[in-house]
Amino acid sequence: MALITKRVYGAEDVLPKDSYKWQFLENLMREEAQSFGFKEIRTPVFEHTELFRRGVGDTTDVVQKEMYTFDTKGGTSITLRPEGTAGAARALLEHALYNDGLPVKTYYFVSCYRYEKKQANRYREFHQFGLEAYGTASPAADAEMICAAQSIFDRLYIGERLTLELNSIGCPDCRAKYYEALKKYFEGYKDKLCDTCLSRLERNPMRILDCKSPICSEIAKNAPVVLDYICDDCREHFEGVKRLLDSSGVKYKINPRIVRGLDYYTRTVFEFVTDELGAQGTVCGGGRYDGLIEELGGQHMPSLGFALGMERLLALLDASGSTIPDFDKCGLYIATMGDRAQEKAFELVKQVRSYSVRAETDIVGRSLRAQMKYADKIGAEYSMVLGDDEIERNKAEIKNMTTGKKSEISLDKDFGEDFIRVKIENEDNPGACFFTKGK
RNA sequence: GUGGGUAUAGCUUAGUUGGUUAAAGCGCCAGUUUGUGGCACUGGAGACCGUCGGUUCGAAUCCGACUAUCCACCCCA
Repeated sequence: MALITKRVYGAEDVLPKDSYKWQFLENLMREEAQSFGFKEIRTPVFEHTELFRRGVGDTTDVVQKEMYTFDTKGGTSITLRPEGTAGAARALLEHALYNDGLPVKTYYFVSCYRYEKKQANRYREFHQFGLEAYGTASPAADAEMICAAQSIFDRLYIGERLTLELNSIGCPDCRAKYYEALKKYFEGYKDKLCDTCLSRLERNPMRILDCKSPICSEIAKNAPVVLDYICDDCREHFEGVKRLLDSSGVKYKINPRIVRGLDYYTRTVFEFVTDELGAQGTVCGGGRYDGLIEELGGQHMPSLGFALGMERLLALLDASGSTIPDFDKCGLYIATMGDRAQEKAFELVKQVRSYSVRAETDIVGRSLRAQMKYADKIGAEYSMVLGDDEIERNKAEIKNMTTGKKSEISLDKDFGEDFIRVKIENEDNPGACFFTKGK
């Protein structure tokens, strides 16, 4: 296929037939975030490269090999955001949002870019919804964050299909001790570990725990567990998080192997995972990043958040067989015969549209029969035929396309209002407006 | 970056051991006597069989390379 009609590798189009699904999810998430007191923040797709190097971490795969980085004509290095947190944190500092009172609670929808090999449910351009809270060290904030995510999944009836995996990786102090213990342990198996794990041994030994190689994971089974190395404060914090989750009825599974791939995480880390999406089972991931703001040059400001993958969530909803309501349904289609009718139809659809109801009339010049076929094809709830007779009488019949029932309606100034009234009175399938769960 | 699979209309596919104008279903467009959709019927548009090269009298079919795509490793949302 010619290059100009081929999308870039790893990028996806959202087609007209599917866009309502995104809109539905976005609306639901906005409502949910706002009900928890979060406000939207919108930041640029690109940032100075240095922001991600410092924020996400120089040793991470994301920074080392997955960033879309380029120089501007002026010579500054710019990077397309690989995640949403760094930009939000930057904006918090740049605009001193913390002066408006703490905590600062934000949510975002972002497109992210990572130069990776494409795979099922992993793309080079992907979309995240995220929540962030800055300026609170309390375990209550961790619990609230997790509750917010859970709440979104529950509203979509997929709470049961996802497992919340929870861990604490401690503060930098406990982590240093843990790293030592890990290194000591894995050094005993130096001759057996895979090559990547050998390099991890120096850089980031925790990542070995994640290794999928059978040999490494076998060795890792008996490796020291981070939870045995965290300090009293971190332990107490973790207990506090669990206590609040318990009392909120949020189920979780402690998984000491969850380590997260971004350097900024401290203490609480969590993932919502599923086994229904192939190899990319993490739908939502997050945790606490108490050191991030300082790392970016701000004051000490304990913070936390999560990011939720929109493509993966959509894929999971598809897999679960849920139906998302399509609010784009056509309320009224007016079939016309002749120029006078067309003029009148333009006037009438305008009135209906003023009630935010979709109304259409012929713009192709089709025969009456073909117009009716079209009305049927687009799923119009009502149709109306407009010709010289109707215009003479100033009255027409609107037909319910599902039941076939016809009602008379006058074509005067109140047409829009009258139509809405008839539509509501005859509403026989209100269920179509609601999200329905799958299997 | 490393593996493996797959490439035929918009979509899903058929195409027999290489043999004339590449087939079907769905979808799309039009029509089935002048003013009413779904069903049915008729017709139409739409494919240089991923690309380039090779073998052959002859290639969608065999071989090679390239490209695209899917899946997995890795990583993560």
